[in-house]
Amino acid sequence: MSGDESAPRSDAMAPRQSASKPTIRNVAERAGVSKSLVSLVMRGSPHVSERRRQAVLKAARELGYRPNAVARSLVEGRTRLIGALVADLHNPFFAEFLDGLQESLHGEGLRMLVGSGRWDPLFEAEAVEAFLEMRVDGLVLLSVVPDSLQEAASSVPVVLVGERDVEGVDIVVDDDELGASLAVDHLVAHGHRRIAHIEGAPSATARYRRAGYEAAMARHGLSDQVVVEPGDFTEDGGYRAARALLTRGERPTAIFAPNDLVATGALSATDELGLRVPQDVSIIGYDNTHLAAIRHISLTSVDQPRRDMGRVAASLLCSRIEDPSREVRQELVLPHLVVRATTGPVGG
Amino acid sequence: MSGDESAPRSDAMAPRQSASKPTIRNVAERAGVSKSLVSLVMRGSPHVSERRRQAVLKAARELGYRPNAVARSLVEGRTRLIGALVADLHNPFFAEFLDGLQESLHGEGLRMLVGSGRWDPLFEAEAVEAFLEMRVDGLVLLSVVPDSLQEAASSVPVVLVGERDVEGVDIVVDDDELGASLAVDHLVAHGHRRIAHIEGAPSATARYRRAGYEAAMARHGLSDQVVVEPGDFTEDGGYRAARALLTRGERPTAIFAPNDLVATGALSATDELGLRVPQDVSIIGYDNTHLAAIRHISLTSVDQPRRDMGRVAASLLCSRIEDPSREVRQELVLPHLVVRATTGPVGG
DNA sequence: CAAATAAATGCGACCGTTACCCGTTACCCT
DNA sequence: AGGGTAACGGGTAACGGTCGCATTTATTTG
Repeated sequence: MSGDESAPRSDAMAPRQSASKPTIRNVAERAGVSKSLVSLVMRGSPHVSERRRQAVLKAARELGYRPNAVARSLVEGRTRLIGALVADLHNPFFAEFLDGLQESLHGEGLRMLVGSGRWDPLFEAEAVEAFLEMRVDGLVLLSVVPDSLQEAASSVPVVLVGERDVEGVDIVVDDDELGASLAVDHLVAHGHRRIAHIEGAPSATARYRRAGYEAAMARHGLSDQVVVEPGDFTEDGGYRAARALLTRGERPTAIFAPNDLVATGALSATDELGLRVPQDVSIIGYDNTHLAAIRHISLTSVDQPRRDMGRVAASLLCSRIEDPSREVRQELVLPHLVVRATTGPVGG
Repeated sequence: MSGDESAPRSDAMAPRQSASKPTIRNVAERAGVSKSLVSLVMRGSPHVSERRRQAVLKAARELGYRPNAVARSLVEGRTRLIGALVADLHNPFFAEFLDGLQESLHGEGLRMLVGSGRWDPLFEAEAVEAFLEMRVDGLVLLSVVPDSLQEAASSVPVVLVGERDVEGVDIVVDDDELGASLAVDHLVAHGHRRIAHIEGAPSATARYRRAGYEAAMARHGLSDQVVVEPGDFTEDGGYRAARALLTRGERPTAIFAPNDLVATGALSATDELGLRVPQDVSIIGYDNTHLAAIRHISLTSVDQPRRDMGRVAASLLCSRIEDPSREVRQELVLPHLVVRATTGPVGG
């Protein structure tokens, strides 16, 4: 008990800074320097003497100072934030893509904000608007083409993922035609001829996968065997479509599904009909999500290099940020086939 | 070069506003009003005449004006942003929780930023730090307890999800003991006695689920039948643990897994050992993720009300934001059982 | 040792908003 | 006619930083 506590000297008079967060000014005051110097130290400038740097760092530590990114963004005119909008967070494909994106952005000193459009165009437009108001430095749109796209693209760099045939923005897509072709080639190599395709919900992706399927069939002289069953991207859709395909005359010996979820639906249909996989019917999915990897499913699937796609999207974005006027690019990434237990020689 | 003044002065001197984004001043100028009025209109103040409001809105539209959230946040001292940090985006449980959270936050005029900790404590701490620098108004930590938690909690409201026994922060958890009990009761009702449990990776969640399992077994007078196999939360872990359980003497007739992924791993093990589900062995998961709902898996599982949890987290956060000093709360949400095809009477 | 040069630091104008205050106008109501 | 009120203009002070430039201090040079 020294007399310390009885002497509320300058402390009591000082502006309360314990309640609200300490600012650069508080740090400067405490370290006995100007706020400019604190700013320099915080940004790691080399033009600061070691003595002052330590003093500033010490003061900052003691005060629990944290630079205010809001204020910094305002004066710098940029936020170092990238908005990523996905149709929904549940799709494992999106999650892995976001991982790749985040990783690459991190290397560039950028941070990623994730928004979910929840398959609702209104919600998507609103999310884009919010990102724009936040003054993100760039936007990555995944399986989402909000009506406000053009407007957004005019005020900030935008990269579109998984869509095509959209003008004026950078795009990164999987080569769906090639992917479909890989699937068909694999099945043909196993002696399959009656290979049916379930088509995904109307979208560029579904269109290109179907086109790739048809082209590959034609290349193998199997154009007359082409069967396309309409469907969507859900498990239930896959179940229904597969049921329809397998209960008609001339049952196909193989089914190429537009994604893994649909393929698992098809798997359920074969279960129910008492058909063995792959002996009676081979099934092949697309995306190679974690679903496909589950042993109990063990689905042969076309893998999209999601992480690569994330990386490519990041690099497109960065290059456009530094040169907003460069011509638009469309980057195609290459899929490959992952063979598991749902495909095999025809007849087992 | 004295001819300078002959240059097209007014143009060259005028501030460029076509290049950079229009500000509130430009709008005011164009609408022929003061910037204060524009500010009022933008914030939807009722003290503005309809005529002026329309004029301002029109000018804003023509200019493509978008309020600058950065500047607004700076002066208001808050961002209306909530940071949500999840261990990884792949876990479907997290995705659904985030949906519920986003929905509720949206109703409060708050926006959600998602960050991924990627199971790396360093990355998690960094993400928290970034959120704090961004001056988020609140933080939701999901299956993540960064070392920096205490520091974070002292500078911003924090809600913890899926963890317990952490002091000084609001918490929302599923009643894991009850969930485990539901699973055991269901199995006992089907005549099972030798019910084994695979334990998840060390965590509060795994601990409570195990405790619930043991308590329920005791309640049914089956304490001597308790078998706990160590494991983790992965599919592979489930596969290995189930294999071990099913190849020992005194094979259990039912397995209670700590989550759905582990349950699917167990399913693979039964496949491989030629055991039928549920005739030879019943399997029950936890979380009721979309995995469980897939027909081909059709897993009986304990459902956590994820959306409710998101909602509760949002409400905890909001109430703490408006009263930072209120006492901490721990909200328990109630799980329920979803019966599917992997459980049935013992012996078929 | 003074002068020149370089390095370290302080000063103050911004960035785009909000939130005041005060003065002015126009209109409405007894 | 007078007084109250709602709508608006214009000004100014924040908010917490960054950055160019002026100023001080340290170091080298002739």
